Amino acid sequence: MVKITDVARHAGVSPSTVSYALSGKRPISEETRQRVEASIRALGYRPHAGARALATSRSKVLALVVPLRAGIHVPVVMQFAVSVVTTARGHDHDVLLLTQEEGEEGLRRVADTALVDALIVMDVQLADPRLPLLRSLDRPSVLIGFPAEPAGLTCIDLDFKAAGERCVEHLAGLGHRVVALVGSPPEVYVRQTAFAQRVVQGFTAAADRGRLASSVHPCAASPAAARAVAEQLLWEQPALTGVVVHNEAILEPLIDAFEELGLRVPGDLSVTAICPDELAESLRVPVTSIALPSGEVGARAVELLVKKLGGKAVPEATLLAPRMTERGSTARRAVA
Amino acid sequence: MVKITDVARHAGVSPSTVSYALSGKRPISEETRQRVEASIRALGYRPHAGARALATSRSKVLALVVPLRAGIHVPVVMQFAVSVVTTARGHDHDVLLLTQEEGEEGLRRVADTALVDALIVMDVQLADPRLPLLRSLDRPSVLIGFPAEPAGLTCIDLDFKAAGERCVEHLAGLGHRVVALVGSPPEVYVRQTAFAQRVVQGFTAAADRGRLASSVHPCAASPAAARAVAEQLLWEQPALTGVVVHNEAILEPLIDAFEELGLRVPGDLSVTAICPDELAESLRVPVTSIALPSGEVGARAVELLVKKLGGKAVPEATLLAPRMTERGSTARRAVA
DNA sequence: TTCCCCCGTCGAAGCGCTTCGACGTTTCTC
DNA sequence: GAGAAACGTCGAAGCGCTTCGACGGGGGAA
Repeated sequence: MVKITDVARHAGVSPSTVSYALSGKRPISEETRQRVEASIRALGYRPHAGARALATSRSKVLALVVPLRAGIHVPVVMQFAVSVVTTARGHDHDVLLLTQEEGEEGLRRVADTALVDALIVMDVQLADPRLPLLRSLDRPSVLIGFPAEPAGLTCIDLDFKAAGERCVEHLAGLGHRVVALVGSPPEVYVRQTAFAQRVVQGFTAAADRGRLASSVHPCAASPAAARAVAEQLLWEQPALTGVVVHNEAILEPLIDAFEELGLRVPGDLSVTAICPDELAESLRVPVTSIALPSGEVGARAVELLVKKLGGKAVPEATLLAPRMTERGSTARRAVA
Repeated sequence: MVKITDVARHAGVSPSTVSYALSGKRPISEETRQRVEASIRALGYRPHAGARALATSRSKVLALVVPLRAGIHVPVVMQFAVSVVTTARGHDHDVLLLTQEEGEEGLRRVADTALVDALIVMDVQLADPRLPLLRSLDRPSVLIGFPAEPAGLTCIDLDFKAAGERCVEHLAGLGHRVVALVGSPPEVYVRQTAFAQRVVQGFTAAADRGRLASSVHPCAASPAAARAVAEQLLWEQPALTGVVVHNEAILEPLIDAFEELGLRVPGDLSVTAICPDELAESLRVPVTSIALPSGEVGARAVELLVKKLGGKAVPEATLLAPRMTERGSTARRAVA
């Protein structure tokens, strides 16, 4: 292994000069710098990460904790991870991958051993057991999603409330007067993340504001459940013409069910969703949707973290404004 | 930060004794060890990863390079990554996540800076540009998949040739005499990984051996392409009763197409696939399939790497035997 | 009893890097 | 033209850990 003293000898300077030439933390004459750089290239020198981490107490590594729990939409997680890695590299950092499974002990371990400088935690629960730990850690962190008590933590996510509102407003703008929200599986509403509730809040608020008739239906992640909800909706709200779907797994089966029940999309029924763009695009009937911008969230999370590492203040809460893409699944209400 | 000297002072011993008590590399009296461990707990001591890496020239971190290329089945990659992380943790290692995008420079960087001790490279191409680099690196690596010239490298993958054979034998055993392979998109066969070719080899060899009539059809990853292949098959091989599918994206559309063309699965047509179990299970018609055992491959890859790091010799090639799970999509050939 | 060896522990060196203080040399500033 | 300030470089210390050699004490072999 070639080390800094080798470079120094080769270039005829002291090791500290090499270090300064590299970091630019002190002025070095142009000529010396050139010579040092030439030696570095000639010898193929790379600073030893561990030594540097020891001397600077900065590892230039970020931890990323990914969820494993069933019901998580895998492509979203992957896209998120890739964008975190890419953005981190752009800021000269690497990414250590941890699984949820490791739990609090895992977080404490990588933080306390100084393996990582900072942490990104996905899939945050309302009352996440990791919150006190994250608050007490001496390294900064960013949470994806909002817990019930976000004070003292940096959180980022799509503004799900606004997303719910936006969907209703879109439908209202097309003349729809009776709408329904088909949401996440029931258990999500009780135990999990806050985003499901926020969608409901936004949906309901916007419907009330616009004086639309509305209803909310949790729905399990199976085609059968989708079918059941479709039938129930037709029975309970015969005048229904607009549906908002916030449940990746049943988006397609639900549309199929509606069509089998004789409702054309978007002819008889307009459908909008909150889901990844790729999903909305890939369906038989491309769906007008609010994007789940996992890539952007990942990039922004890294940027927040890097700022914190740089000693700058960052907002505690970052809500990404929803962006809607119109596709073929919504239309102006047919006047009967 | 609490360091080893703090523990030493607290326990009334020297730092080296603490180190030996922890590593067990020299005998330490039971009583002293107890005292040291008590101090460690009392102070919450964690060895500094960078310092340890510097002293031992071992970071206890593995690099995992994940593919980004389109056409990769994302859940498979994710499952693989999770199993790598889990297994690595079981061997007291962590995992650094790199994207294909970083290329050779990225590999060189993490290896030469001693950020990682070893590398796992997924999605290996037949003539992968990273091969010479991996051979020259001073750290061990394991490739997922087999390049054209695997000599000097450690590779692991499902035995795709055996998988192709196994599918044919299964169909032959059920009395089928005319079979077809619907494979990966055409471009895969020219530029990409070797596994596609190996399936073809196994399929063809087994068909010839069993004197079955057979044909091979690459197929693009779109429902339309699936439909086209289905029609073509019926036209060209009217006596066709057995199909092997090696293409995740079109498995479902292809079955749909067959049924729309009047062929019941498995009544008129038996279908087997080489794909992840979750996919095979989740279809409307659960498909008899050879599993793509990404979890197992990941775990085995880590174990190979750990062995190499321990100085033990490992086989250059590891081929995982195919495992078939029978589901509802194959049946004995109806005797007309 | 003597010698040797092993056990248990300590002190010091060293891993490769950064950074602080110091010092000679220029370059301004008034 | 003298003092101050800035420049460019060096040497040494230190980051926290492991490990090598050394050493005193106790037990076994002779």
